Amino acid sequence: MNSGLQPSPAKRLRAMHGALAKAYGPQHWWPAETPLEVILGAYLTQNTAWKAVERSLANLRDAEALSLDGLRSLGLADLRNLIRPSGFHTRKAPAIKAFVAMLDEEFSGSLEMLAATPTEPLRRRLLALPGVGQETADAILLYALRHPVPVADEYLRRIVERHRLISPPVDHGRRGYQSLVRLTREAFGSDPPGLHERLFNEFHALNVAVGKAHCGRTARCTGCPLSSDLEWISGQE
DNA sequence: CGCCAGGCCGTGT
DNA sequence: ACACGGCATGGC
Repeated sequence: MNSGLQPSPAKRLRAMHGALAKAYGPQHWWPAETPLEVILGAYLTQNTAWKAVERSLANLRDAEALSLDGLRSLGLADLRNLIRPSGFHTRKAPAIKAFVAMLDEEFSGSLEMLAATPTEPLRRRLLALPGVGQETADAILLYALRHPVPVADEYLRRIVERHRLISPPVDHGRRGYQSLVRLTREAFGSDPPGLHERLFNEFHALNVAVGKAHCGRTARCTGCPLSSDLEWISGQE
């Protein structure tokens, strides 16, 4: 067993989550929103500040388009204009339309039926949609459809890399993403399975919180709640 | 003004 | 199976 004085990467990650939970408290991500709003948020927030997403969602609400029926009766050009504040509208608008079409054609227009699909086939179906990559698929699975799956993102990639939980570099590709997911699963492996959905929810939300504050593209680690973990690192490059 | 944001996709290697 | 650039807009 890792012959050393140092806890496993998974245990370190679990401890880091505890430290973040203590430092930042409950993040209550998407507590009161409907599953559809969560899904729209997942599309709109791709490489986009959440502030801008809120503006788009407000536009949709004002246009009575923040519902499945509202979206169905909305033309593509109108949808594009309403979500313009969050950017990439020429990609995101058709992608959202494609999601609704998939829901109507394969799940009788029912998010409940979609959610009732087993996790693995469901994840593959979401990934096959335009504009849905691994992170968006997992975010929809976890936050909208309530499946207990980890969500990895660029912040977690940087955190794991900079704390040397995985020997760098950690790829931006599919392989790197899955290695982050596996590490996260292992980190929470000793927690009761019934708590995983709630834990993965907080985990990703806390990673975003600490990432925004302390783990940007150019490191700004001073004052980071995770800085004590850095004592495990020998060669900081 | 420049950098970056809760990524994804097509192309080239 | 990556790395890279494009995609759009707005906050700071």
